[in-house]
Amino acid sequence: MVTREARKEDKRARLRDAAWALFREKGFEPTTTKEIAARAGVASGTLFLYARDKADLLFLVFHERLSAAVDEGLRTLPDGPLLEQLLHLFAGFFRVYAEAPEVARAFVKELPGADGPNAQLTNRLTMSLLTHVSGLVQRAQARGELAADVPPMLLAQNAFALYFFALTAWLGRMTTLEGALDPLLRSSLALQLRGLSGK
Amino acid sequence: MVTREARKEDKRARLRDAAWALFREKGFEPTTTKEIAARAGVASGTLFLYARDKADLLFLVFHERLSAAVDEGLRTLPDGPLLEQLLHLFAGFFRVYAEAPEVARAFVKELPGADGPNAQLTNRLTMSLLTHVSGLVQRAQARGELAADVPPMLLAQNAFALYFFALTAWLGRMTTLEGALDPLLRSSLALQLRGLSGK
DNA sequence: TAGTCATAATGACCATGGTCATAATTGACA
DNA sequence: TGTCAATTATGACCATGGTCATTATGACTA
Repeated sequence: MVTREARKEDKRARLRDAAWALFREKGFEPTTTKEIAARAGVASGTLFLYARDKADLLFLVFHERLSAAVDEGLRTLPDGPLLEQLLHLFAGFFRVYAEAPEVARAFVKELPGADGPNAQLTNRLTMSLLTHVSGLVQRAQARGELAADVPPMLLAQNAFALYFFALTAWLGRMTTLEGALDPLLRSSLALQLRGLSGK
Repeated sequence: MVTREARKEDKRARLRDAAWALFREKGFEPTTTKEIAARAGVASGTLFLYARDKADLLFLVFHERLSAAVDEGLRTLPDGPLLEQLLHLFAGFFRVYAEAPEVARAFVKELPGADGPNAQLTNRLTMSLLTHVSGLVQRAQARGELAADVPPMLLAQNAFALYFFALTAWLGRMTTLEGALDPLLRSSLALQLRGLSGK
């Protein structure tokens, strides 16, 4: 038996896939909501039962991809200094965005003040990422790499802020993808970590 | 004699003032471009000769107010530690946004990848702010407050990134105005500056 | 002053995002 | 199986942002 919930979930998935395919093919702006609805096999109005507005589709799409990147990043986390672990994680996110920078730009634009239903998912994801990073900080403290009196969550926030700034600089075409990761983000994080060494 | 340039400048100013007044009264979204044009005394299409799109009006409006905040902040800069000087500057920006948080949210949303004609102005303003902050860093180094081998521009960027994150947290309703400035931004900047002390 | 041309202004027009009254579907319960 | 309230879907419709062919303006020259 196919439950209501399952049907809804199926439609949500179809809309997500249709949106992602079209955004990739034609970009965010040029894609119309009616095209997406048609491709997903639903009526034009139905789309708005699954996303509050067009922008909310971006959260639907990126939530899935970014969750995967978090999982993958944590799974393949290297041993070694905190700086390298952070870069490893963030590099994974950059790869997600690099699949479609145009669409990523639209997504990042919507991040400040995001409050649609799907945006909530992304916010929760960010929170959980911060918690994980905070955990990495604590591990670095445990192995004596980092001063024990650094508030882990605060450092996690700062690291995230620097990551977000580098991301914005890249998407704003102020640097290349590689440049954003390597000179920019690496040196930013290094400067933040400088002087926080253990003992 | 009234030159063409003067007429254009006058229209630009009228559009800017009309936009600001209406955005304050009704918010960004609910204000229509035709209302703004009418209030400025121009035809609906004329507006788009002065702003590439509705969002570009935000840059027209905020460029003026943020420039003033930069000037004022630098003019009244306190003596004392770098941390206090940075907070003084950033507090000025928060005050600008606090005049109309709803509109500020729309503005900040448009910042990533801003490329309209008026957006250029704002980008230049950010660059000049970074240069000024970099100057403050150098002065702190000169007075021995900060290690001499810290790259000034890099620290300026990091400080700005932390400011931007705090701003986003406030506009995203994750903290109050005071909370964004005092526990959040202050402790972020303090953590960044920790361990960079001179000598 | 009349003539000419680049620049600026206009507003009818169009495509699209989003709404909402109506219709269809579902499944709990008898 | 039949009933019916609740949930879900539909697409005609509307308001708005943005375009563009047309018109107006004004700075020149002769």
